Amino acid sequence: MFKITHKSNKSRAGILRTRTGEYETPFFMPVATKAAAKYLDVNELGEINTSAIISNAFLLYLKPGLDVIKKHKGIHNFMNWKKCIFTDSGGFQVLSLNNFKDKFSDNGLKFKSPFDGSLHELTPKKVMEIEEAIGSDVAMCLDQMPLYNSSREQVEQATRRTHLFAEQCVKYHKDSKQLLFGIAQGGTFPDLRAESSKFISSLPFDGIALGGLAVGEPLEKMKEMIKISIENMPEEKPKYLMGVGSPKEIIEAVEQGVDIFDSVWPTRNARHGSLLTSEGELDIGKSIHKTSLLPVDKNCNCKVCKNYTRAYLHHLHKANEPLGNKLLTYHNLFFMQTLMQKLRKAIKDSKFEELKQEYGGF
RNA sequence: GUCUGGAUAGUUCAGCAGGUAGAACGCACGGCUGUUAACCGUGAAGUCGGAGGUUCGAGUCCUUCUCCAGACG
Repeated sequence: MFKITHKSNKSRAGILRTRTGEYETPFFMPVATKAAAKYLDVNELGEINTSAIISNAFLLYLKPGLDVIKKHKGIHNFMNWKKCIFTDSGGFQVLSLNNFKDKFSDNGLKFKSPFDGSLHELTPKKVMEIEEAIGSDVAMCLDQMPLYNSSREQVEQATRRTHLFAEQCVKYHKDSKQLLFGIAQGGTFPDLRAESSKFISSLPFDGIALGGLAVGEPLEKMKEMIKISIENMPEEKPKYLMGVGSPKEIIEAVEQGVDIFDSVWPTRNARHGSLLTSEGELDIGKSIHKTSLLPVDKNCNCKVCKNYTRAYLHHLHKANEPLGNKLLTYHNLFFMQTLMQKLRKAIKDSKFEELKQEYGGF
C-alpha cells in the first residue's frame, strides 16, 4: 500500500495506494472537517492538484449522521470527491474545544453534543465503526493529544491512553479496504516521543502519524521531535505529520522523511488575509495594497494571480465579501499544492537544497 | 431675518446629578497549524467648533460668535 520510489538523503517520494487510487507523496491535505473545504468545491480542489483531503469522522457522525452518509454509500459519493479521503477521529475536537465538555478515560471519552445536547461516548471500537461507515480511504485512530506545556505526568497519561486506544483500534478495525493509521504522541519529551513512536510502530498499522505537534512549541523543538519520531519508526511505512503546516515547516519535515501533511493553516490564514507568495507572506488587508495593480504573486500561475489585482482582493477582504475568502483560499492552497509538487520533483531530481533556497522567504 | 437641532478620535456617533472622555469602523503591529471561527489580541490617535463667564472643578450650565441641517418668513 506504500511504496518508496525515490530517496534523497532522508526525504523520500513515494506512492500511497488506497481504495480509490494511487497518490504520490509527499502530499498535503486541505482540511474539509465537515466534508467541505471552506469556500472551495471539489472541482476547484481538483483544479489545483489536490489528491487527498481530510475530514472529521466525529463531526460527520453528529451531523449529518451516519445514516445520511451510508445512504450515499460513503463519503466519496456524499461530497462528490472521488480521490483520497482521510478521516480524523475527533479526539482533537473534544480535547481542544472546551464547550464539548470532554471526559477522557481509559475507555474512551464521553461528551455532550454541542448541537442537541445528546450524550455520546467515543470508544476506539465506536470510532472504528464510524470511520468504516463513512468509508474513508484512511482511518485515523482515536488518540489523546496532550496540550503544549502539559506536565510530564499529563503527557505520560495521554500517551499511555493513546497506546491503549491504538491497540483496540487495531482489534476493532474490520474493513480491509480501508487503511488504518496509528498516532504517536509523547509531547515534547524526547524519551516519551521515542517510546511512543516505537510502540505505535510495533502495531500492524498501514501508516504512522506524528501527533501532538505544531501546538505552540518552537520550530526547533518540533524539528527535534520529528527527528526522534522518524528514527524510531520503520522506514517503509508512510509518515503523517498531523496539523502541519506552513511552507517552512513542511519543507523541514519532508527533509526529515515525512510523507503526508494536513493543516488548516493555509486556509485559515487566507481567510484572515495572510497570503503565501514566492517572497514570503503578504497581508492583503494592509492599506498599501489599496490601490495596487500588482497580482498577489507575480510568480504564481493560479487563476487569482492571473486575473485579479491586489487592490481588488484588498477591497473584497475589507468589504467582507465571501468571494474574497474564496479567492484567497484558492490562492493559498494552489501555493501549497505547487510546493508539494516541487518537493516531489526535487526529491526525484535530488535537488532538495535548491528548492529549500527557493523558499527561503519563509 | 426668526426659530429649532447639531458641532466630541481619520470617519459615524455615544457620553451629560458638572469631577479633565468612550464605542464602532478605519489605521498600525502581532497571532492563527489533526477548523463547530469570514477570527483573536495589542497599540496610536481628541487642546470635546472659537471666545468669554459661573464654579474648587465645564464636553456637560450661561452669554456671544462661526459653521452645518431643517422649519418658518
